[in-house]
Amino acid sequence: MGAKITDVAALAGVSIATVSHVINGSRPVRKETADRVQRAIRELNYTPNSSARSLKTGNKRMIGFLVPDISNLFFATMIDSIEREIAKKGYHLMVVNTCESGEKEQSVLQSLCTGIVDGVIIASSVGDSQELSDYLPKNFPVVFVDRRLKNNCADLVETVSYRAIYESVEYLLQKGHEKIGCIFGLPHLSTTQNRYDAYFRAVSDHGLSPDKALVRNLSIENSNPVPLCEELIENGCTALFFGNSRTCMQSLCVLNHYPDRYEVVTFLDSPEYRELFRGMHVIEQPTGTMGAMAGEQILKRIAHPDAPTREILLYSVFHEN
Amino acid sequence: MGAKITDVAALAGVSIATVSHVINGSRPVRKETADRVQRAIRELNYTPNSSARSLKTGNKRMIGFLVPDISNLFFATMIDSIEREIAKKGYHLMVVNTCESGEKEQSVLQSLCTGIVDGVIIASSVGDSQELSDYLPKNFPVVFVDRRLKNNCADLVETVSYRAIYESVEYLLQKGHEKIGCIFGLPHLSTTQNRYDAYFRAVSDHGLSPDKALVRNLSIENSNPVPLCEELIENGCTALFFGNSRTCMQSLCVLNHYPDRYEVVTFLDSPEYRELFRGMHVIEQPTGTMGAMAGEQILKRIAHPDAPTREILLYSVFHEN
DNA sequence: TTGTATGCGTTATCAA
DNA sequence: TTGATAACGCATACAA
Repeated sequence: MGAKITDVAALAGVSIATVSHVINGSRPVRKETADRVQRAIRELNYTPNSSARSLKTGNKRMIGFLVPDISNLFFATMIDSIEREIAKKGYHLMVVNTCESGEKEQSVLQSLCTGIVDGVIIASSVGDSQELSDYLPKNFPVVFVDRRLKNNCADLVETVSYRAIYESVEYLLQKGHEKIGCIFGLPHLSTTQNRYDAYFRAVSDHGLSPDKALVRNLSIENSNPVPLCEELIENGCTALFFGNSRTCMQSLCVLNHYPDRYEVVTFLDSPEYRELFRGMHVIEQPTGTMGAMAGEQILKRIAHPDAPTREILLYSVFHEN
Repeated sequence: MGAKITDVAALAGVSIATVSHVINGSRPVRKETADRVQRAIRELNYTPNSSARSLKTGNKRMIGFLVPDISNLFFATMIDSIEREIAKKGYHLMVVNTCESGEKEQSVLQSLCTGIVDGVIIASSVGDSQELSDYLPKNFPVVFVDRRLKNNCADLVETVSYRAIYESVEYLLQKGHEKIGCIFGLPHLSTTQNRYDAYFRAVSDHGLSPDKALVRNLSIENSNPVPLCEELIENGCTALFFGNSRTCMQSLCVLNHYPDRYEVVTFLDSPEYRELFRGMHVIEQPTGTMGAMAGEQILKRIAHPDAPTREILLYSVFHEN
C-alpha cells in the first residue's frame, strides 16, 4: 500500500482536512500552504485511495459501456470518443461486450449497476426498454446510444439517417438503376428498421414496387454477408446498398469479382474505413460525435438525476463519389 | 442507496458479523441461521457495497486489459475469453484501448494501477519492459500477453508460431512457388519479428535468398495493406503470406481481382474469420486459449504475488486447404 | 485560513 | 455458534 493522506499531512505539516481540500479544491487554502501540500504529494507519490473516496462520496468515477459487438469498428470508434470525453472529467470507461445477446446485457447490467459504475451507456440488443427495467436500479443514470428501444424513457443519443438514405437511393434511381440490392443489419434493431423504411420509401416514391428479392438481412446465426451478396447479384442487381461498413467490407471479395459492374452505396461508420471504399458512395455517420455526446450526457445525468430526459439527434450525410 | 448489511442483520435478527460470514463463507454458521440471512438478503435485494469491501480488503475485483487495437477481431476474441475466465472468480474486466501508442499505454497504466484495478493484462505496444516500469507500482500484478517485451521479467502468455509458419512456407515452396510475398504487422513487435524470422529461415533453408521486394510491413502511419499487396503482385509473387487475419481480409479486394492466380496462407486469429478465408491455407492461433490463460494467470499472480514468474507458451498450427 | 472529529459500509479480531 | 467493535482512507460538518 502506498502513502495515505495522513502521511502527506504529516510531511507538509498540516491537517488532513487541508490536504483533502487542496486536492479537491473544495475550500480556499493559502497559496503557500497549498504549495507545501503539493510538494509533499509529489514527494510521496501519493494518489488518493479511490475505494475510500467512493465509500465516502458514493461515486466511483466509472462509467460502464455495454457494446453489442466490440469487434465492430463502428463501436470501437465510439468507445474511443466516449473515453476521451469522460476522461476530461476524470472518469474511466468500463467496456463490456454483450455479444448481441439480450440476456448477457441483462446480467451485465445487474452486476455493474450495483456498485461498480456510476452510470451506463448502452447500445442495446434488446427490443423494448421494459426488458431491462428489472436489472436497473430505480433512477439509475442511463444513456442509450445508437439504437432506440421501444418505450424508451431515458436519455438517448441517436443518428437519424433517413434523409441521407433517401437521397442516396434517389441518386441511384436517377442514374437509371432499377434493381438496387440491399443488405441490412439485424432486423430487430431500430437502426435497421429505419434504414429499411427510408429505402422503401425512396423506391416507392419513384414508382417502383419494392421487391423482396432485392433485400437481405444479417442475422445472429448468419452474420456472413458473402452469400447474401451473391444472391443479390444473381437476382440481377446493378446497384448495391450496404447498411453498415463491416458488411460492405466483408462483401468486397464478391464485389471485386465484377469490378465496375456495380454502383455501391455504403454506410461509413468510421472514418478509418474510407480508404477501403474508394470509388463508392458513402453515407457518413457522425460516430465519434455520437460517442462524445453520450459521454457528455451520462455525466450530466449523474450530476442532475432529476433533470428532464433528453433525446439528442445527429444526422448522417450522403456523399456521392 | 440500497439496503446495507445492518438492514439485513436487523431483518434476520443476527449481528452484522454473521451476515458478513454467511456472504463470504468465512466461518461456520448454523444452517438455520444462514438460511434466515439468505432470505433477508433476497428480500431486501441486498448487494454488498463494493467500495466499502475494497477499502477493507484492499482488493477491487477488477482486472485491467490494455489492448493496442480494440477493433481488431484478434483482440476482441481475447477480450471475450479473458472476461469469461475471470468472471468465474467474480472479477470484472476493464478494457482500455491504447491505440498502439506507448505513451497512451504509460498514462493508462499510471491511472489504472493506483487504485482502479488489482492487476493488469497487457498486449503491449512498447518495445522494452523498462519503458513501463516507471508507471507500474513495485510488485504490481502484471501479465503480458501475445507480445513479448525485451527484458521481460513478468508473467507472459505467448503463442509460438515458428513451426507452423515454417511448415506453411515449406509447403508453398514444395508446390513450386519461388516468389512468396509477405505482409507482416508492425515491425517493432515481437510477433512480427518472430513471423519474419520463421519465413526467412524457411526460404533460406530451401536455397533461396530472401528478397526485399517480396516483404512488406504495416506501419502506424499506414495500416492499409491494399497498396502493399498490389506491389507484391506487380513484383511477380505467385503466393502470398499474411501475418494476420485483418491484413488478409483487407486485401481480399486485391486478391479477388485475380481469383485463383494466387495461393494464400494467412494467420487465422479468430475462428470468426474462417468463412471469409475459404480456399486459403491458414495458420490457426489459439487466441481464445491465450486469453483464458492470461486471465487465469493474473488471478494466480494476485493471489500469490511472490510466486516465481511464469512463461506460458502455446502453439499455432498450420492447416492446408 | 486551518484543524478536529465523525461516519461512509464493510471485514475481521477478540470475546463470549 | 455468535456478537461487539475496531479499523480501512477519505470527505466534510463543525469549531476555532
